[in-house]
Amino acid sequence: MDHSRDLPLDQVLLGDCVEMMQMLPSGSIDCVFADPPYNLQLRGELRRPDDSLVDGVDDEWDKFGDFDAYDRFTRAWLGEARRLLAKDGTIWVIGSYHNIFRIGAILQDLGFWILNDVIWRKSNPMPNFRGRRFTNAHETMIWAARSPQSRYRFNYQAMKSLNDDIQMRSDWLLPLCTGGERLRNDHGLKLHPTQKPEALLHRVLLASTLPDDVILDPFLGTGTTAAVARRLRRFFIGIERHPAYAEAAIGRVRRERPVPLESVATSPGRRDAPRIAFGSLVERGLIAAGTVLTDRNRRVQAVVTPDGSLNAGALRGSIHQVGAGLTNAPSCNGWTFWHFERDGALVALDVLRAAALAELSPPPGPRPLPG
Amino acid sequence: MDHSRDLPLDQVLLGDCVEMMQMLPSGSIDCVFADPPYNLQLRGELRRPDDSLVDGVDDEWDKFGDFDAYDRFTRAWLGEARRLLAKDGTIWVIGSYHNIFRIGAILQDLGFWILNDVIWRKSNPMPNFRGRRFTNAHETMIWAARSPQSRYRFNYQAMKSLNDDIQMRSDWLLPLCTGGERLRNDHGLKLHPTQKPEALLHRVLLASTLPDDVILDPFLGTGTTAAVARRLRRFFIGIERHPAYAEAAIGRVRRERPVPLESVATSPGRRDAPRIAFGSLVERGLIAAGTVLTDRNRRVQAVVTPDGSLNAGALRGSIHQVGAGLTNAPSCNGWTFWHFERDGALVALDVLRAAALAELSPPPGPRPLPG
DNA sequence: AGCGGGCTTGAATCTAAGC
DNA sequence: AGCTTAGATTCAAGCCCGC
Repeated sequence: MDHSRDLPLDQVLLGDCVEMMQMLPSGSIDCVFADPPYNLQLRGELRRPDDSLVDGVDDEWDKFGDFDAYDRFTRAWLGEARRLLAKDGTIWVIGSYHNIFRIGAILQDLGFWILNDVIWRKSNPMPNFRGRRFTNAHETMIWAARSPQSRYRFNYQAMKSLNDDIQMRSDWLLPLCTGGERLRNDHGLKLHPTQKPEALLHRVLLASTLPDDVILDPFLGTGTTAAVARRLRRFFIGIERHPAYAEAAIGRVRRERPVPLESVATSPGRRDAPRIAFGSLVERGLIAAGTVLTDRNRRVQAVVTPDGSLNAGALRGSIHQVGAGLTNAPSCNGWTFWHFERDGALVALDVLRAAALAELSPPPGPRPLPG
Repeated sequence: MDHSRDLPLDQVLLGDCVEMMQMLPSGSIDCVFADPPYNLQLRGELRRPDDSLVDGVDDEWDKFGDFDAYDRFTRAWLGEARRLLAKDGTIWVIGSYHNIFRIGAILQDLGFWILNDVIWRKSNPMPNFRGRRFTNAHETMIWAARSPQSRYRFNYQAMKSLNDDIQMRSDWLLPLCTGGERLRNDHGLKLHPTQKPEALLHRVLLASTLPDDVILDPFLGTGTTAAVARRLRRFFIGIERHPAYAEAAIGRVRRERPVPLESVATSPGRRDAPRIAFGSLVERGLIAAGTVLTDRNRRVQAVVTPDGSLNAGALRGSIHQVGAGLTNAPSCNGWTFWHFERDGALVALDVLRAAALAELSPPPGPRPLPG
């Protein structure tokens, strides 16, 4: 389904996020990132958290009226977001203890399927000045698929590479947005109270989207999502009701340069590689029929047949089936299980497959930039 | 208000938690710690890459029909818990993304006032075997006061002492409950699928309660809350519906020895607080509160307190300060000065510190991002 | 919708073997 | 005997995908 003609790609829409979302076609968005306002002031205006004011604001919270209004607001925008998401799309929502529990419960009620809650641990949080609580040193992100049936995107290998080749955990240590990255007005004051660090969005988009995916941010603010999306060669659609924020976001995106095309292809997982049939290796002479295969410890063995199946006594079948059968395992990856002898050493079939793959698709050289 | 005559102090009540709570008088509890069923909704078996089977939580007590049934259950027990709490009481609830958002929203709906969400970062979580999500490496605790008007207890200085004299943050790094602390049946299998580490309860109770406070755990399980409460000279009331769990908890509490009376008083809020990480050793059970320390020649001695300071007659302070005070020295390295007896021999604190460091080696920090 | 190819694991504790 | 090391085991898990 290609919606690109109907979509305002790489644009910032000025206005209310629910009204704007209602104008977009269903199923057209691959990923939503949302940093919703967490508090409703008395006049119905939405405010973002400003840590230095939290204590003062808390005391005036009318819990029943405000919770109810906040829930209605949350159901409205999350419902629209779900309509816009493609079948396999995912959503990220960030919040603090003031609002994240209500958001999580409503996500579940609407049929979203939570995949992880991810903790952004701030390396430089604001201290608790009054010494009455623990230092509030984190925010919570919820990552959810549109439904339990969604075959969502997760770039496992890219995340692992980002983390010293160890699985990425659900707690991320990142500094607050400060210094040159922080947008400021003419008086040197921060333009937006809760500007998110680009590193956070970098990791979010790298984990759960592909180049050319369409990412929607219904509360764009000063455009961190848009800037990082453009940098990583994803499309974005931003919605922001505050003209000054929207203007800042537009300028920020305009200054952003996409990274070279060949560098956005993040570490491909083995799942993404084209499938090679073992039989094709026999066919192409990379391994001869009659070759004796063994496991790593030479405990079991089997013989390669001309059609690419294996023979082991009464057992006959694929490299996976025979491996599983001989080890009484429910399943077996024959590519890594079976070995053959070359120059006196045992070599895994996977080595042959890698060679075959390289032959099929040589690594791409640098490609020209469009436009 | 003294309810102690009406209360089943230091007892384990066998039965449904809501029914049991209904029998207790209003306003009689200082602190609730609750580890309710998580409503995990596992969809099938999970195998490791080596085909071994993961032993998940498939117990009947974790089965609920749908979110609505779980919400009704949650409102019932949280409502009773709120009735039992004293005006200034607080509650801790621990959960994962499967249930914690519903619990947080219901806490707010019932009028509780959230003070912090605290992240238990697991130093040794189970990996994500299929590589389809981030490693689920944390659980979330919500700490809330009975109402916005509660003048709740927070032992700021004790928490600071536990954390190298820096404000305690909202993310806590602690290992899972394993090894000798884990209760096992005759076959060596874990007695309870979700036994919490004592270090977690140590920090919770030290942060938010005083000696002689009454702590209620409506889902006692195998009694971690009860054991740590007794050790720290708090009273507990435990409720557990599963007879085998309750029995294990009772035996466990019976084996528990309260620390010496003079050592449970937490650090007074002094400006020159001890500069130590020694407190974390106490918290994690590497050295017990109440342990008598001596110098190498057994000339002086002091007692370990739960927050990691030492008591020696009128002297009280860090391991360094008390060592210096007792020897009339201007300064003293408490790590090498103080010893305790193990297997008849004197062992320096420094030995413990090395062990603790190895155990708590944190995951790698953020690396510079590519591009 | 079922079948089967084939992709997927970190930290800590404990035991047994080796030196 | 005492120390080191390799291997086995375990931990609240809503853990695959395409033909």
